Amino acid sequence: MKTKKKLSPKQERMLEFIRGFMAENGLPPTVRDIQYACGISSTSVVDYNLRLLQRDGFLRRRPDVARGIELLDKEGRSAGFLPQIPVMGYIAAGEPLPGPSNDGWTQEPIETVELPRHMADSKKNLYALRVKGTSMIDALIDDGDLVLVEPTHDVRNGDMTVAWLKLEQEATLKRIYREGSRVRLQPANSQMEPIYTDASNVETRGRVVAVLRTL
Amino acid sequence: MKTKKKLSPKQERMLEFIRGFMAENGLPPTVRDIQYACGISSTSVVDYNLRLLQRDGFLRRRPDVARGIELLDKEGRSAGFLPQIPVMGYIAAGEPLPGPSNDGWTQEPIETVELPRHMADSKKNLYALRVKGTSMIDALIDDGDLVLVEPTHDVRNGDMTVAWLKLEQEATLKRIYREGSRVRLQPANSQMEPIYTDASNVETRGRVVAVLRTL
DNA sequence: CTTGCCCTAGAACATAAGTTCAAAGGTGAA
DNA sequence: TTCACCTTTGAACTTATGTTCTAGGGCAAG
Repeated sequence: MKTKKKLSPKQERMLEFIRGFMAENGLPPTVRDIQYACGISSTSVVDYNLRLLQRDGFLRRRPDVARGIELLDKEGRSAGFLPQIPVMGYIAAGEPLPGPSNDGWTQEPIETVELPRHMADSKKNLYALRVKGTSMIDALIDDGDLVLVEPTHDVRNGDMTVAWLKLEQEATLKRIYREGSRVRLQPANSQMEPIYTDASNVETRGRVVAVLRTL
Repeated sequence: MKTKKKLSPKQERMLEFIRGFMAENGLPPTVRDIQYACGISSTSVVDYNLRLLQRDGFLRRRPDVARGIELLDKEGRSAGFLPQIPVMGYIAAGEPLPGPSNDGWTQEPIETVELPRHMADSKKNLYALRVKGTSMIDALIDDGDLVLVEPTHDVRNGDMTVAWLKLEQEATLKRIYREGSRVRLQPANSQMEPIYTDASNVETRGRVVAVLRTL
């Protein structure tokens, strides 16, 4: 997407500075920070141009709030801090691993990651699991990959799901297919056999919405 | 990693609030924001506990700066804003695509993404490309995935690289193998043939360091 | 009990930082 | 020129916000 509106050189410079300042300092600049950095003679000029930038949708200002500048991206969403996604543990993609408590991964996260905004969506309460094993290799998920999970019980046939086997007290990462009163948990690895079990024995803990891999 | 030091319930709550506030509002809270949110009776109590939290390495404070709180992660690094990584265009993982200018992807990014900090490393000047085609399918990279590229000429045999074919004026994503004066560009797809070309015709534009996929 | 230490109170203070105003300068259209 | 309209100035004003101070409460060790 191109620039949504032509800006004066001064406004370009201000935006550029604000972005840099936030990346460097972790908080928005003050009006006077902008003034000095951009060589502007008066705070009122900064205020004036901030007003214009706000009018044109590049940022939002909170009245009477120190450093109350919020940058907006092209879609008008806030470009501020990212949610920290907890990595709640390991998920067996090979043999099922004993899952922690009966209530999912309610304990301490083993680490946390920040996510690209287009993956995050703070409303969804995502969490992450690190994959052990290669049962999902044909779905392009490798051992060590991080899978992002949206906790929901509303999964459809074929969705990649975190499945909790009640009897076995184990969790596993598989594609799910409901077949009558039975459930088929299908690994994406041609060398592995699906797991069949009674529908009442399976609790879907979530659906995989993204994959991250560091080489 | 466990908690690096035991905190009072009040301090736990303060940290929790600060994190939430920053994620929600895009800037750090004021002392009084913390006071009201955590039901603390006096700003001086907040100040006192902030001092302790700083002493114990959970945050840093900038003196005399409004909202000058900076959260630190377990490694003591700033947990502030993330670098915006530009997505410079598409990379052919099937047939080579005509690459843009002769100087790599120097034009406008088609979009930008924010990255998990452990992937980012602001020093490395990373950029991203969106994958077209399925030539790297066996390397678990699918059509539509986002590959993170570290711009470097220092690539080793077998590295997944962004290769620029000078004669053809095309760029492609392949594993690279130098074989004498010749170079083999190997797709990770058993149904595709490698590309052989003279070493002088290949310029390595970078090395893939991470993969992101949204389902 | 007394002492020391950690924590809490409440207020006051100092200043960082957003906002406003009246006047003037620039510029292009009519 | 004259008239709009946008932009700049410099200063003053208001208040949001960090900081400091003094006093006191709670509690465990001695």
